[in-house]
Amino acid sequence: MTNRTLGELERAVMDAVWDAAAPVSAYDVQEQLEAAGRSLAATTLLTVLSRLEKKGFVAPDRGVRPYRYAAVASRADHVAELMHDVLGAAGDRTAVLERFVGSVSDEDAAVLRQLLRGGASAS
Amino acid sequence: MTNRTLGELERAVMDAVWDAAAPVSAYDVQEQLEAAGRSLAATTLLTVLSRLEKKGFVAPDRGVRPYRYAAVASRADHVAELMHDVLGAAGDRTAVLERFVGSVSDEDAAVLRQLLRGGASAS
DNA sequence: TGCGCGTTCTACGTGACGTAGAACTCCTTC
DNA sequence: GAAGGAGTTCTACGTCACGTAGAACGCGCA
Repeated sequence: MTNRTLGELERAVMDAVWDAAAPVSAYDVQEQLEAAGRSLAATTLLTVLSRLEKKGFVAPDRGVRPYRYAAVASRADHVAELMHDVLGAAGDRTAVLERFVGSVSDEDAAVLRQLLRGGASAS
Repeated sequence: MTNRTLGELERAVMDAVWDAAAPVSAYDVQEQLEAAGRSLAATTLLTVLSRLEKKGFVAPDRGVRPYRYAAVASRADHVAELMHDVLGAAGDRTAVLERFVGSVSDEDAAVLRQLLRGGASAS
């Protein structure tokens, strides 16, 4: 039901939603993509936004007429969740983390170290 | 071309391949799935294995006749790579790592700390 | 040299996704 | 209160990946 995967256009639309400071209408997204060299019918964006809503990625504000869609989770949250999904699908988490850490850049490793310094309890 | 995503059956087959100690034939996989309550024609597994080979997930040993397929990368490597892919698709890596670390279990956090203590291995 | 076992080819149904026209709804305006 | 129009939902179609498997083909052994 809650399909975690996004298609190519769906991802592009989510990027537009995430990049925007405030909730966006389908027309805003349309302009955004237009500027990026991709011309699409407004209905196409409406459809995609609807699907994204059904998937739980965005929520519309039906108060104003051209509905404004906002992302339910931040991009960072979404990506982090994806990482967890992937990790969870694995059998040996430790082995995976080993490989993962073993191949992150030095900067990422530094960031991780910093983040882990804080303390274990959190949630 | 190198499609990173796997379908449901493809994943099941990869699991069988990963779980096996030695390279497996399509018939081995068939038995495995049969035991798991999933009856499929041998050709189906052959097809799936072929697709997995085309995707670069497995490599067959054509020396013996019922070809034996072995995973190109370990499950841990694969999953770790997936995590990197996901992370790479994000804009703000730090923000993602923050969310990620903020929601891992205590055990995972401990594992990460341990792994990061060793020192950054060359990338 | 013919019979099988095993592999590749070919194919079809389904579902997701990109894409967009058609139909419908509801507010605004005269 | 009816007409018009902006905006949204419905419906639809093409494509592609995948699950699934029969048909055709090839090679080694009896």
